[in-house]
Amino acid sequence: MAERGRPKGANGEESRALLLKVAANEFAQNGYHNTKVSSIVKGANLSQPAFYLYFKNKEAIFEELEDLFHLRMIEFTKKSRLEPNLQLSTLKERIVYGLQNLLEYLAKNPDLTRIGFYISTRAGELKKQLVNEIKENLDFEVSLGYFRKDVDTQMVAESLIGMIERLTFSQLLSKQKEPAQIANNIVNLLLYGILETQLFLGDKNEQTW
Amino acid sequence: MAERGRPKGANGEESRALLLKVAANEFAQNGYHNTKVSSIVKGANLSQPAFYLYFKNKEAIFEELEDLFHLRMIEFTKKSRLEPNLQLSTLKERIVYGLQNLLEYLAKNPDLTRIGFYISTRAGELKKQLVNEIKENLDFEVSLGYFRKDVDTQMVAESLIGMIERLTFSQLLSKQKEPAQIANNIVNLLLYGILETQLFLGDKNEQTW
Amino acid sequence: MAERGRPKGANGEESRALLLKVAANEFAQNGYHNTKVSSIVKGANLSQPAFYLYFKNKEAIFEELEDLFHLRMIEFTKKSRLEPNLQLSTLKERIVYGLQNLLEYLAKNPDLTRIGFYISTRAGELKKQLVNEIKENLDFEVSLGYFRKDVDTQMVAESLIGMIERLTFSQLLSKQKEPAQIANNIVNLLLYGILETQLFLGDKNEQTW
Amino acid sequence: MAERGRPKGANGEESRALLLKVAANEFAQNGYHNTKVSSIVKGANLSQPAFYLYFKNKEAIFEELEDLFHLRMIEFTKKSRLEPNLQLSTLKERIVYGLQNLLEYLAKNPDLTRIGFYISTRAGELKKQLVNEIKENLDFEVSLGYFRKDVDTQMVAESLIGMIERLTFSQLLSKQKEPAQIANNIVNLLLYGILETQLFLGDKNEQTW
DNA sequence: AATGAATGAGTGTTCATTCAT
DNA sequence: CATGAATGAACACTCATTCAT
Repeated sequence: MAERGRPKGANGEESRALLLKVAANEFAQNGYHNTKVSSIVKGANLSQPAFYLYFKNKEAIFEELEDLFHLRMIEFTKKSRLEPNLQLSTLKERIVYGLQNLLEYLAKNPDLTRIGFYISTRAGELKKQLVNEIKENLDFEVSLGYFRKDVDTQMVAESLIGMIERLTFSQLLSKQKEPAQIANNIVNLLLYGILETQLFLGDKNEQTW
Repeated sequence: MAERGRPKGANGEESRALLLKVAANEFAQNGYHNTKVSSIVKGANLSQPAFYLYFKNKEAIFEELEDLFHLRMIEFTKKSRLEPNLQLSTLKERIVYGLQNLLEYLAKNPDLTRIGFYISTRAGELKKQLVNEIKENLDFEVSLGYFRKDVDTQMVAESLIGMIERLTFSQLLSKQKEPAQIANNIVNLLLYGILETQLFLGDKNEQTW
Repeated sequence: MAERGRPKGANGEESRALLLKVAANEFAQNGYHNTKVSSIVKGANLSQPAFYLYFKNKEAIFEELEDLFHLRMIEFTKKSRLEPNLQLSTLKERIVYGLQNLLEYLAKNPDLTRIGFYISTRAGELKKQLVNEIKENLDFEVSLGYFRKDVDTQMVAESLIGMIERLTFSQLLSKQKEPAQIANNIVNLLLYGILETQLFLGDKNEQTW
Repeated sequence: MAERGRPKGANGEESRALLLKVAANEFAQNGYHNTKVSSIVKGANLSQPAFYLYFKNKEAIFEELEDLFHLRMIEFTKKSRLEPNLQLSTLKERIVYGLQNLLEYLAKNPDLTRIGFYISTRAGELKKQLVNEIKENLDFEVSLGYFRKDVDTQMVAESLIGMIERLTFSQLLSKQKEPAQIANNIVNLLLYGILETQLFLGDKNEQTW
């Protein structure tokens, strides 16, 4: 008899998970206020009271989704710090690798991503944390001699987050580009800039950050 | 004594402008749904029906603010295309100049900026337009030989918008840095990247975008 | 054209007063929980939002009614303290007078009375206050030589409140007896007791309170 | 080891009794509407369906508690009728005895008392019955010559119930006074009144109930 | 004897919007 | 130009009660 014939969610955990999934989708699509509890439960084939069996209220389920994303993001960022004694080729590889991992997670969890990056009122807070984490990594990596000593690591970290955010939305979630491509592009841009090398070589002393 | 005898906002245009100003602030602070018509009119010392004298509904006043920002942004972007025959130093100057102008506008209109960049549901659409505009500029500029031919101008344009957006929020609106500083930072990063030059020179053939 | 033709409550104060009146009746009849905001507004020919124009919420309108009664009761009690140098006949008259006044107020405000005495969760608190007030009056009056020195004034005060409460409900609000009658009965009982005088006279030393 | 292997309340009667006990407490503390079936079963360590194994619904368990109290009260009142040929001292003793018994029961069953006297919507009905019973007793006792023929026995009965009710709540259940004390106080007040005897003797013809 | 899971029916409250003046 | 008064339409949330096991 397996699953069929069983009341929809005889297993409470399943119902809960389903609600979370549906809610993530609705929130991602319509935002917090335009997502009604009634439509979440409808999507999960449950009644309204069932919702309150598993979540204190509408805010609570949203926060649970926020937190989930939050935690993952922090994890990814922590893992991205570079080790000493890398060569340029490995260095790039390593950076791309970390970034690609992150982007792959985002691509696999588009709803959560949209919520965590754009819809959550705590998105700003999250990004600030990510920036801080990245800045520390960068400071360390500058000290390792990987990057110029004259860069403002705070600004670079902010820029990186801005790029990730934007490209995630416009290229990744819309499936225009693969995580690997995006990661490569970001890293190349960040490492080398876009200036035509000839101009650069003939004029490089000029830059003052 | 100008106003003598006349009720507070007897001048319709004044009332309208005041409503717009208050609304911008409320929307920027609290978002669309958490901004109530009742609180807008309270902030403008008017009654609720007065609101509907000047705006069709809540959506309309929001859209008016959105559009205002939208138009300015497009303008700024159009003005930023580079002319031919620039030297590196001038080139940078020119880019920084355009960017700084834009950032100065954003800094002067923080509410509008927040609305247009973060709160408007059409923010995505706006950014897409800006990206397109910038991409076209870049393509042109690449053809002028200013930038590498191997860069993906779409990605660069997206990245630039992402950086602007992020730094606007975290550095500009929070008054951590001046428009000029931010513009300089962005341009340097974009033009030169962050790679330690030694590594770069010894390894430059490797890059494949 | 006067009142007719005017939208139901063009005068806000009227609407508010009407709501209070209807609410008092509903609360008195059905208790707090069985009184729905919907039925209050129906009784006042208003819509539900109108209710919230005048009262913060259901609790607030109930508390306003509670407080109204509360204040009146305290007033009546304060006014009932006896002056010195009264003769028995005047003494009784005076006590009856105060009590009758109180009962007349209760009779004229049956809804408020039911709310304040039986429905309010703060009824206990109110009665305690009234008891205290009465006890102090009694202590003073005992010192004037009006009443026996061996009575426990606290107990008498409690008893008096108990009698008033009970007779209000069973005789006054049900219109079985007039305020004057009830006041007289209470006073006689309280002053003289019910014991057959013969027994009393022949045995009066026995009492030990 | 009695309970070994058996689920918590394997004995149905025990579960039922427990539910009744918990319910009595909750109802007494919070009233009917603020007592939730969910909190009753929680207090009894049972599930919600278990509740409906023993009681038809929430109303039924409440009524059962009401009835329990109701019956006891009627019993006590019936037993309190006085026999003929008592002397004053014995008379008082007898009255006090009956009253004390009643109060002792109330003191031992505070939850039931609160429910039956204050919370039950049938409290009014019960009190009316008690009053009737007492009035009949009084009529009989007046005919025996114990009490004045000019007292309104209905009013006295109502007053007595009012006093019992009030003192039960304020002195007995709050453990300020013992049943015996309260009984004595009530009886003394009822029999002799509070008037200073000198005034009384010099003026006693005046009373007209 | 007992329960995990679920729901029908309601209820207070909010908000954008409008009518009559 | 302006408002006091009012409302339609929704929505989150609660609670007693029941089904299937």
